[in-house]
Amino acid sequence: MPTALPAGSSGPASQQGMRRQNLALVLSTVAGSGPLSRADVAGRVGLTRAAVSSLVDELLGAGLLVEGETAPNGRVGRPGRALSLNDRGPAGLGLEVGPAHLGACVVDLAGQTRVWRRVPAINRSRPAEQVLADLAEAAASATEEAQALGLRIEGTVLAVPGVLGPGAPGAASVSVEHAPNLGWHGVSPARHWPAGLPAPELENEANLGALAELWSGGESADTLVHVSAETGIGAALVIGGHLFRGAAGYAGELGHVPVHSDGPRCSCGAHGCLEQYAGARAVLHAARIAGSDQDPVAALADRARAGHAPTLAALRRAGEAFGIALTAAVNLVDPAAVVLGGAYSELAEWLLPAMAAELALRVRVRPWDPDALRASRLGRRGPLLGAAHLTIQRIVNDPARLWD
Amino acid sequence: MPTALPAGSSGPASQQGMRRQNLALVLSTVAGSGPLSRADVAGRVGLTRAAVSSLVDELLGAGLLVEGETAPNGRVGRPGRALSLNDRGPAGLGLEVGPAHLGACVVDLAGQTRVWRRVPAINRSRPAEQVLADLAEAAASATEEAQALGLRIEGTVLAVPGVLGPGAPGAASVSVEHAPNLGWHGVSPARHWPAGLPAPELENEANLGALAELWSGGESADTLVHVSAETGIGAALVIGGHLFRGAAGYAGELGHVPVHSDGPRCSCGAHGCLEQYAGARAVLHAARIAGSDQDPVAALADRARAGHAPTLAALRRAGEAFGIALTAAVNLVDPAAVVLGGAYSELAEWLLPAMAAELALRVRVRPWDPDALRASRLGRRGPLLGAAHLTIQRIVNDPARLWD
DNA sequence: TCTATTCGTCATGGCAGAAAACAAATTAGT
DNA sequence: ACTAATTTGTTTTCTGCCATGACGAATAGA
Repeated sequence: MPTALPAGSSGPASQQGMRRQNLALVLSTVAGSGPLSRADVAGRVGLTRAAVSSLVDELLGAGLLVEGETAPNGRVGRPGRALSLNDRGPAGLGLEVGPAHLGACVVDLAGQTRVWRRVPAINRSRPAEQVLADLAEAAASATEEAQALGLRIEGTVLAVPGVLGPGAPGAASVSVEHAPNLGWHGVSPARHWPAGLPAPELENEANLGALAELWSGGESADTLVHVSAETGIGAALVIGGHLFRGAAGYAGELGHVPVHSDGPRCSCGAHGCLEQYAGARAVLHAARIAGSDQDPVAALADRARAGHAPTLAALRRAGEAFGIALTAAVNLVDPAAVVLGGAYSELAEWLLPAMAAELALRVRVRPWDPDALRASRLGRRGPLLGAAHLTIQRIVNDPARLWD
Repeated sequence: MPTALPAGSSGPASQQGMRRQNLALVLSTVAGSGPLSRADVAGRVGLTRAAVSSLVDELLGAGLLVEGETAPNGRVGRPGRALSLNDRGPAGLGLEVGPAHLGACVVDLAGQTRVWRRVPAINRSRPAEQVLADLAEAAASATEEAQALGLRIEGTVLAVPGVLGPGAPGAASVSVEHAPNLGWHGVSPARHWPAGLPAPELENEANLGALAELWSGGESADTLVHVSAETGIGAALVIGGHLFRGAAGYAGELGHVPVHSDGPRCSCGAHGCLEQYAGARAVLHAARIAGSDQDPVAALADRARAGHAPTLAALRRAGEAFGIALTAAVNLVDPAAVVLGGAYSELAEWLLPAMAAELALRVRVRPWDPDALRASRLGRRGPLLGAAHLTIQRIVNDPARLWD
C-alpha cells in the first residue's frame, strides 16, 4: 500500500526539522512580500514575535537577510526595522549552451539579474571539450564579476538542450545523453570541468524555461503547461508550483501527441505526431524555405514579417496542430495557463491566433479562458534565467541547506 | 511569486505539528508493513524507541492500534509485542448511488471490507428525495451492522456518478450539479438527510475508483491514469499518491481528447472527441444494438460473449480510439500504469487488445511497458470501496484529526 | 510632558524527541 | 541448571524549540 504521506520529507519530524521549516517560512515570506518588520512576519505566518526574532537573527547571521534603518512610518508606536533579502549575499549561477551561443547569468537572492552574458559561439561543429572549456571560462568570469558585486555563488546549473542521462538530479556525474542540436552524445560536463570551479548541475532547458516563467515571468498560476519548441517540441508541466517529471521522467512529450492519427510517419515511429506538423523542420518545409545555416526560427520569423505567403500559411497550419495537441493537454491536465515559450515565442504573433482559435473551438466541455493562452514574457532568456533562479529558489525554500 | 513551500501545511511548524506528523508516521508504518514491534517501528522510521513508545501509547489509548500477546520468535533477546491496526476501532462508511442500485460498505482501519451491501433499485425514474431516503436507510443499517462488529463510523463518503457543485471538498453543503444517469440536477444530499445520521461528503465516483485501485487494488505505482467509462469517459489522474484535480477541478477529461480532429461532432461542441468513438452510446450504435433498458455495458458484454460480429468490431474500434487518446495521456503525463476501471473493466477482454496494440504502435518516443496497461482488479466495486477507504486513509495519514 | 501604542527582547515554562541507563524476557553456551 | 549475551520496552535526564508574559525602546497624539 503506497501510503501517501502528508508531504515531502519521509523521515520523522524533529525539532531541527521544525526549525528548518520555520526558517524557510520566514525567509520565503520576506521574499514574497517585500520588506517586512519582525512583527509583520510574525503576524503573517502565525509565529510569535519572539520566535521570529530568533529565526531572523539566524538568517541575518547567515547573510540571507539584511536589516534596514528604522524609519518613522506615520503610524503610532515604535516603528519596525525593515527586513529585506540580502542583495550582497548568496547567488545562483546559470549557464547555457546553444548551437550558436554560450550564456552565463547570475541572480541574487532577491531574484534580480546581476550579471548577464550571452556570447555568440559556433558550438555545433566543435568538440564538446572545447565548448565546455569556453563555458567554464564564461562561468569563471561571471563568478568574478558577481564577487565584485559582493555576491557568493552557491550553486551552478547548466541548461541543456537535450536529454539527460540517468542519475540523481543534482549529482555531478549526470551526463548529457543526447543533444542533437549540439551534436553531443554521452557528454559528461563534470569530467571536462576545471578543478577550481564547482561542476554544474544539469537540467533540461525546457524545464528551466518553465520554472523561470513561474518565478520571474509574472505568472500568477502555479499549474501550467509551458511549451518549448524548436526542432523538438516539449512541454514542461508545472503542478502546484513544482515541476512534474512523470513516473519515469518522460512527462510532457507534447511533440508526440497524435494530431492526425493516420498522418505522416514521425521519426519516433508513430504516425501524425505534433512534431510532424509543428516542428521547425516540418514548418520550414511547408513554408518552402531551403535549409540554411541560419537559426530556423529566425528564418521563419523573417519570412513571416516580410509577408511571405507560404510561410504564413505554414505557421497557421502549425498553430492549428498545436491547438489540437494542446486540447488534449488542457482536457487532461487542466492547467491555469498555457505558455508558449522557448524559441517559438518569437513566432507567437503568427502561431497564437490559430492556436487560440482551435482551443476555443475544441475545449468545450469546460469553461476555457482565452487569456489562459499566451506567449512567454521571457522568450529565449527563460532557460538561462531559470537555471540561475533554481539555486535561489532552493535556498529560499530551505535556507538551512547552506550551513548544515 | 508563488513560492512553492516544501509541502502541505502552510502554517508554521510547531511542536504539536511535529507530534501530529510522527503519530501519522508510526500509524502508517504499521498500516503498511503488517504487525511490528515498537523497536521495529523505531528502526524503520528513524525515531528512538522511547519516542515510539510514547507515540504508540497515544495510539493505543485512542483505539487505533492494538497490542498482541508477546510470543517467542526464535531470535535471541526479549521478543517484542506485536502492534497491529485495531479492527474494532474507527471505520469508514462508503455510499453509492447508481441508476439501478444503491450501495453501502464499511471498511475498517486495516483496510478490510467488513460490511458490503449492494441492492437493486430503480433510481432513474424516482425523485431524488426518495432515493436519498432509501440510501440513508441503507447507511443506517450498515452503520448498525458495523457497530455490532465493534466498529465506529468516523466518516461517510458518497460516490456520485456526476459533476459536483463548487464548494470546499468535505463541506456538507456541496451539491450534485449534474448527474445525467440519475437525472439529478442541483441535488444537495445533505438537505434531504435525516437528522440522526452524519451527512455524507460527496466525491466523484471515478476519482474514488482510482483511489481504490491505488489503495486496495494491489497497485504498486503511485502515478497512474485510471480510466472510468460508461456513458461519459473520464480519467482520474493520481500523481505521487494523490488525486490530481487540475487548476479548476477539470483534470482528466479523457472523453474529450480529440481522436480524429475532423470527426463527428460531439455533444460538447467539438469534433472527434474520444467519446464519439468509445462512449457507451457510440459503441452501442456501432454494434447495431437497439437501445434497451438494460445496462448498456452488460448488453455489450453479452453480445460480445455470444460472438456477435458487429459488437466485436465496434469494441475493437473503440479500443483503437482509446489507444489514440491514451497515447496523448501517456506522452503528457508519463504514468507508471494505465488502468481501465469502472463499468468498462467488464469489457476489458475485448477492449484491451486493441488499446494495447495502438499504444505499442504509438508510444515510441520513450520506452513503453505493455504490462503498464491493465484492467482494474476491482471493477465496478472500485468507487464504493474507495468511498469507504477515503476516511481510513485520512485517519492513517493524520490520526490526530480524531481527537483534536 | 505624558499617555497610548507598537516593536523588539528577555526570562520562564511546557513540550517533544535524543541519549543513556535500567529492568524484563528470551536464546546460546557450558 | 546456570550464566552470558542480546534484544525489548520503560524510565530518567538533557537539549532544543516555541509560547507566554513582562519589560525597555521608540514613536504619535493630546
